[in-house]
Amino acid sequence: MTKKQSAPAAINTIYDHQAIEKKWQTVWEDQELFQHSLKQYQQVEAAKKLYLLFAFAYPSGAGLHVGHVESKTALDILARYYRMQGQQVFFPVGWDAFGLPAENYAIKTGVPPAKTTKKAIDTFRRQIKRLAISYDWQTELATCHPGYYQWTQWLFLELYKKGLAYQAKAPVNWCPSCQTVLANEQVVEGACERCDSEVSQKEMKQWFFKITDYQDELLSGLDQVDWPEPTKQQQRHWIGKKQGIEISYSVVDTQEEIVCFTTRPDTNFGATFVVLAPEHQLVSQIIKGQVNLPESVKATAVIQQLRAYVKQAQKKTELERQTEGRKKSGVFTGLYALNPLTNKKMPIWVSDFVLAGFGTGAVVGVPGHDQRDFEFVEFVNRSHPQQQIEVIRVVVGSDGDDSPITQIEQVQEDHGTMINSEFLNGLDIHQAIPKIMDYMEEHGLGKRVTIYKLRDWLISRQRYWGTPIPIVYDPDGKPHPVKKEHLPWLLPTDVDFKPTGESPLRSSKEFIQRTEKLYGKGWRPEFDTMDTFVDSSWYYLRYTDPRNQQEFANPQRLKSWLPVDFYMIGPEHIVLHLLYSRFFTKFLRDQGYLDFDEPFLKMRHQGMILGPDGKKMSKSKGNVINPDKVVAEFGADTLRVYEMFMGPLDADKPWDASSVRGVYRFLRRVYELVIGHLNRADQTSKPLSNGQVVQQLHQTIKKVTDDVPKLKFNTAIAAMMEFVNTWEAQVKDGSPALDLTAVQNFVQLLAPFAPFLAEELWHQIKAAKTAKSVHLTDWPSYDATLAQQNQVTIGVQVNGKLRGELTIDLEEKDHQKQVIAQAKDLSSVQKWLKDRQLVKEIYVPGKIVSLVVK
RNA sequence: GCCGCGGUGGCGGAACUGGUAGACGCGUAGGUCUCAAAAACCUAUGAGGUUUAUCCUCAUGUGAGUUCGAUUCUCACCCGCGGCACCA
Repeated sequence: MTKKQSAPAAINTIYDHQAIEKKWQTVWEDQELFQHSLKQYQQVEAAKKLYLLFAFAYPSGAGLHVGHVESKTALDILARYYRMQGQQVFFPVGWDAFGLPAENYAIKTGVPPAKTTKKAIDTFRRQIKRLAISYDWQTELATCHPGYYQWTQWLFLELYKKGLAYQAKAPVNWCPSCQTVLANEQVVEGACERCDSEVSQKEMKQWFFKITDYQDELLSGLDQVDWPEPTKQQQRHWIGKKQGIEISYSVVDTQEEIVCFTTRPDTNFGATFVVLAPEHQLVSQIIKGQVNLPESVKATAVIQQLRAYVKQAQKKTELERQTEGRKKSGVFTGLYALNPLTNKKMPIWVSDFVLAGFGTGAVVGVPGHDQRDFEFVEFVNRSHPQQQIEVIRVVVGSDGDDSPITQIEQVQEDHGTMINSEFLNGLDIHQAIPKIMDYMEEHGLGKRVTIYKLRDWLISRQRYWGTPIPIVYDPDGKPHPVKKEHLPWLLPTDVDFKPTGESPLRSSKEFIQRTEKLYGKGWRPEFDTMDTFVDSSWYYLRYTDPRNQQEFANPQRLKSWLPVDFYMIGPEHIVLHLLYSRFFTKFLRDQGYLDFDEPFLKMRHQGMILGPDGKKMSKSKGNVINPDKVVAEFGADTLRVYEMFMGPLDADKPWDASSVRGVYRFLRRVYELVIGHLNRADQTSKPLSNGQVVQQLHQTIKKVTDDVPKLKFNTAIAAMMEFVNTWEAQVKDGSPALDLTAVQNFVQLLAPFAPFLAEELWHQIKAAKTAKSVHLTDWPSYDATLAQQNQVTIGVQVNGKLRGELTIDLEEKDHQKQVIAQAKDLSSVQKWLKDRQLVKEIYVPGKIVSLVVK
């Protein structure tokens, strides 16, 4: 390009993204462009407030990942778009800063987690600012800061006061490598989620949160929120509400009774045995000799066998259970339960396929209609021929097979008609279920119950880098809450990180001295810390008032901003984080601190960005894309627009380096077009012409305006590209250019996506030092009539196949007869109509003409 | 096994409520510029056919169905991904 002599100031005709982005990052930071939401809380109008939340990141030493860039950019586009639409946007930022990686690093190197975490946060902060994510940095918080975890501890104590934080001895998943207890959800295929070591079982006294108090509301509340349906399904499944019946069976020749839970009492005429979990109370009572066994039972032998089996079952690791799969084992107790329906004696076995934690830990066996029961009977009949268990068919399925059940393929569980079941015969199983339940309740044999799969939340962790549990024990070992004036109950720093199998906090002299000084001699602190999910399940409340030292957040501020209007979160947090956050919200509401039921009104997930090879990015595969490098080469705007252009936000998409260049080309063309426009002499204030570009501009404004709220950023960008193509072609053609307003509108459209470039162009256009930021301007509106095409091209089909097309003026759109006549006149259509009989004519206005011939 | 999501050119992906499949971008080929390369720009680009055209045939995982018309709706199946998993 040649330099224009007439240009008043030197306008750089080359898109220098480095200079532009550096300049505006500094200017914005100096102006504190988006740093006012905390002060504004009193002016927030309910109808206009918009709380946009990004699931805060764990600041890992590796720095920002391109996946972070995707979701942060998406949310930032929403923030900028809605601000330009006049909404009051709350867009906070913080760090999920407690956690294992920093601690593991400390074990390896001795560098304290506080130090590495601070460094990692600094890196993240620098990278995020470089990407122009328009967070309100005054909200910034970190869960490892005493000013934050003081209130995590406060929350614990509130739960403790209400009896919702309690201690219990429980078998827990123990990772021998991390030397800590793991929550069920941190055990993946029998191995530790973090280090992959085999997980074993261990009995320990632990702290729990009683989330089960809210199970019904956690379920029903899902109907109020706008979340992806699959996510809701997963939560429902996790809570696992089931209707069934608890049936009591008396144990023959003893005083004992066994209660079994079942959802399928309809098959009870086919029940032929009972199985207890190894942890069942009756089993331990027998072992301890607390049960008067009938004389027929060889007590010593049975007790010995049971003891051995129970011991072996307890020792089994999750992994062993997995690899054994469905292979059955078990021990006969010598006892029998009476089936009240058939008066048959059912042998009572102990087997580890029955889970102690579900239902009553005892199951009534119907081998004909439950695969597990059938497998168990196969095991018994094979290994204990003298203890044969009968298989009775009580349901006939749709295949009509009513022969004796001898193969597992014949065992069917969920449909059919009752047989061999007296008063249930002939009924469909779905009718039989309520009928037998009524019968059992009337005869005192059982009681309808609802059970849940959801367990209370085990929050104790034998780790260092977490929030200390604010509990102290008196010399008798009785727990007491840490007094309010002693919060924050500081995490000690004089600890040995090396794992010993005990909580690292035990090694802190200061911690013990502090406790004794404040509470008395012989007093000890709780040495465990909290699961980091506790920290991360209430942070969205603290954001509104992150420096408050008197309360976890000011009620007025909470009222102004909450609940969260839009939550962007990775699919990996679907179950736990969301469930826990909802639990805290409901608890705090019940304590009068909050006035809403659900914390996250609308939620969406971002997909994963894969390596160029289509596989998940990982260091070992060497397919990791570093966002810093992309920014250095092409600029943050290109990185942002590229990631938004890759495809639908919630899909997994592979990285493509050449497509990045394609986006860069697009932004450069925009820059050159706008600058070229300004450099041309005739640019001033021509009236808006009715040319094709102007029409397309209005269509583009409409498209972008519609697509952004739907998160369809890829198609919004495609529309802007199309507009630029047309505009450029017109300029090359020498056709009349756009007027300045149109150019401005386009720059505004681009602003949420490429904030640096848009700002630069905006100021070039305005050419005044005092011009305000493009990001503070009003979103452009479009003229609906102008956006409309004045002509439409419609297809003409003969027998369903496209044979021609027809362009008509929009006003003629509804003149059915004329349009069909014109369609028939087309020569390309004529030859298909010739010598054939026209049987049907269809016209869908503005869409298609369809002719049917014979 | 159960629950959920998905399958469209060489690639990422478009397609409103059933109405012209392949927008936009990448890649590729040819060209322009250049001593040359890169970059940039221009043209073409689903596959196949022939009479090279305002042409025809095929084509949205497979097979059927509904319809004037199906990527879109229904049924059956195949494949891939994610989650749960001996939950009674």
